[in-house]
Amino acid sequence: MKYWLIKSEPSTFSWDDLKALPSKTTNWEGVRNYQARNFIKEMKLGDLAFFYHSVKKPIAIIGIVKIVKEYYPDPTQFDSLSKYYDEKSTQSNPRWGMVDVCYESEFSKIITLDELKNVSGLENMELIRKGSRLSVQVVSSTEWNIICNLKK
DNA sequence: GCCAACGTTGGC
DNA sequence: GCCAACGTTGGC
Repeated sequence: MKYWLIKSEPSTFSWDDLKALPSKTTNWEGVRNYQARNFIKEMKLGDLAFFYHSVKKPIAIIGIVKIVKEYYPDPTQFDSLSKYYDEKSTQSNPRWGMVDVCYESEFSKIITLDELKNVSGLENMELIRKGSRLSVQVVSSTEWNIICNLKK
């Protein structure tokens, strides 16, 4: 089992948006970066991911989601009206895919990026790295445990 | 709003 | 295959 971190701009899709869904489950559409796509391809049922709010303050990890459906084609790539449309993608050979994620738990207090930068043991975390932009990242089990133990 | 740090595109 | 120009991400 692996651990991940997935970013979302709250203006696009927020933690509250997820919790407001009856199923508390959403498909993680719109990934259009090959490295990020390759990571979601690797995600397995039951894997856990930190849900991270980017851009809008407070920039922070909010909670945890679980992968409840593995990689399958993202229909928005075929929708010419979608901002995620990719004219070079074909039904027989789709470029982009997504997974479904479900609300798992929420931290009693959010964990801000500023805070994470000061935690020993997280110095090499991808999220902390200068210039890091990947919207889907791998989190080591060590990093995962450190972060989960911050707020208890 | 700025800009560093990418990723992508397209001419050659 | 190189790389300049351009576009995007996302923290500050």
